[in-house]
Amino acid sequence: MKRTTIKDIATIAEVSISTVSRALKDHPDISLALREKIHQLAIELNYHPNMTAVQLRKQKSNIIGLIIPEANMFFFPSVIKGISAVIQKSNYKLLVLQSNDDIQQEIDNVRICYENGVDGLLITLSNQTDKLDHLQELKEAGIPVVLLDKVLDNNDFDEIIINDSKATQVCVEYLIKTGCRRILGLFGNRTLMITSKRLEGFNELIESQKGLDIAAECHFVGNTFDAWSCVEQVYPTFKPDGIFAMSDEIIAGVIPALKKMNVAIPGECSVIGISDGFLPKILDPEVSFLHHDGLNLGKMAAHHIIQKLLMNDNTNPHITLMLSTQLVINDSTKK
Amino acid sequence: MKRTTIKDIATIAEVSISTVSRALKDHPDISLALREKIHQLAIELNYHPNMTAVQLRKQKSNIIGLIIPEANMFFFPSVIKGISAVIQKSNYKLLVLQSNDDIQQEIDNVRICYENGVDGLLITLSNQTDKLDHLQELKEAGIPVVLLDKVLDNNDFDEIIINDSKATQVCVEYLIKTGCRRILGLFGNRTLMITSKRLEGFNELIESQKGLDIAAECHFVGNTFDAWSCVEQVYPTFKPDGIFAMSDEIIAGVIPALKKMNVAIPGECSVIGISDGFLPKILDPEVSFLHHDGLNLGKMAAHHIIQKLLMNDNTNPHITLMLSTQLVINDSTKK
DNA sequence: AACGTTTGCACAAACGTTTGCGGTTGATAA
DNA sequence: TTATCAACCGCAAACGTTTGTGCAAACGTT
Repeated sequence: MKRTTIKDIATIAEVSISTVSRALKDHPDISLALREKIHQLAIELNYHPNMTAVQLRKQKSNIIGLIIPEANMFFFPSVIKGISAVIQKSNYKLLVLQSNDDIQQEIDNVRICYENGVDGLLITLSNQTDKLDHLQELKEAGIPVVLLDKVLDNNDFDEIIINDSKATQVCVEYLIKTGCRRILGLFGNRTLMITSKRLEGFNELIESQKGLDIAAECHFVGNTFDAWSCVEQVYPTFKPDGIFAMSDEIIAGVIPALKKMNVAIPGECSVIGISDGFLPKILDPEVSFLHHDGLNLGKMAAHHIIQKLLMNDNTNPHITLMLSTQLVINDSTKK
Repeated sequence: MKRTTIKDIATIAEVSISTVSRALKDHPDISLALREKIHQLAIELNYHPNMTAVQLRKQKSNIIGLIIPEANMFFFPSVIKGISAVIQKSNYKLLVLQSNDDIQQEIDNVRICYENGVDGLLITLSNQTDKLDHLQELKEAGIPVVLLDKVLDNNDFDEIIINDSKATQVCVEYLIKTGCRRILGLFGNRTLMITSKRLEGFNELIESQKGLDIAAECHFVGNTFDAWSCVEQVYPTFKPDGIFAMSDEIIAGVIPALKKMNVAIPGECSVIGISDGFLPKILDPEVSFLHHDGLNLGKMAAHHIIQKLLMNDNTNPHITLMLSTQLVINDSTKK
């Protein structure tokens, strides 16, 4: 069963193809009567435009590419939700690709986006990414690229991030303010800019409080269960009285680990982290966190790139949008 | 900066367009020397095929559509991951759309898929969907559609599901076997087939055990926090000694609610659910669950539809693939 | 030497749209 | 009556590919 084309309508209505095309988009050149007749016909024949042909002709796809490391439980679902919410109100579509934190897959995905003619690209870099050469091609082709959350220092692409260093400092500062003196910092993959920024913030803050004689230790873990076993290993020897976890994924490992060891939270050890906000609520005790709002990030990203597409401004120097964050204090820290 | 086309290569190499096209795919009609020269040229000019044009010409897109209710934290990330894993090894791409459990958005999304010429569609129906008319169009156009997890009774489309009724019975049976006699069942949106099947299983099992004088009560909740407040409301009056939660989303509400009320798990009340497997691990106590493996579901779905696309078999009567499940007993239930 | 076969490439149509331009009406103004 | 001008519609090119067919030259066979 072939789908009906504009040509089919044309033959039936006994007008030309171009007339049908114009009629369907209510071009004033076509008489009202004919316009209505053709609209009617289109409905009867169940006509739907072939977007592939439209894309080819118009040289734009109305597709926005989204490349993320992994659609894991944390953060990215919120981000996708935010992007989708905005995009669905426009006439853009979202092409979602996963790099699985693999640089080659990321490069492949960028190529796929390019070949399929995306009008714009949103990308959260993989762990392994340390340069942006693969994005230059898009830039040269006039396709706007916006970096999300996990970025690299650069002067070419807009980015939407939080102040990672500051966010970390706010958390650790709170730990110290509530009496913690032996602080364990748990971070993700250390090659990531997001990790190094947060680590930087961590170290700076510890440094700035040297007067208080604070002991600090940092570890880098790959996922929830890495974090879990790291805590099991480190806790008995280092005996921290405060733990900072830089992400939901890590928080999800820290709490169970401490509880398995019967460590009282926050009695013996406080826990604080950077989080999207859902996980802390369902853990026991409820975890204090700095709210890094994925939903909002997604919305901003979508708005920003749609804006750029409308403006067609790919010439400006790059912009960094810094999301605001908020500290939420719950029961996993002292008051 | 315009992207280089096959035509550009042709002019430079001083051959025809068709020759370039054939050379690039190593057609034997073209001499080896010329093939190599053109390949070389393609690399130098940084040529990438315009898939839009390819799609139009070949009348296929190599795009598989995926429509899900919501990319929330639970289950769907696993499903997407599974699908992606398989699809990335093929030369298909995934167009992900969200219906947000809204029938109109679902219909729109199906239309978007159709207009963009997806070769196949994977869809998990929304809460509100009660007929499949919007999918018929695809079927008539020869586009294979596979229903995932949340389905409707039908004879037209392949489906990949678990035995929902049986899964529920296994859970509830375990509760009863370990001594529970007052059982609270928590379910999702009741209009959903997946809910009614699980509810059906629940009721049948309770019925079959009438000799044991079991009290049962069912409630329907929309999300995690609904489940939470439902438990807070129902527990004091009904005083269940066993709770069955039909999804991760609900489990995530049940455990915190019970703990806030200082109910001992499983001492005073056992908890069991149907889960993707991650959440139970990070909760305290670790929750017993029937493993409904989203990753595997995704992989199977992708394999199945790719298979269908290769076979081009859209004529067969529909197939139901039933995933196997496994009961995992942890600390939230008695032994 | 005459024929058939292979090799290696070009031509042109087609996929379904959009859109600049040109052409045909009929009405209005000069 | 003729020039002017809307109003309304058709022609054809273009977007970047793929692919059936045609055709010349080179080769092999008697």
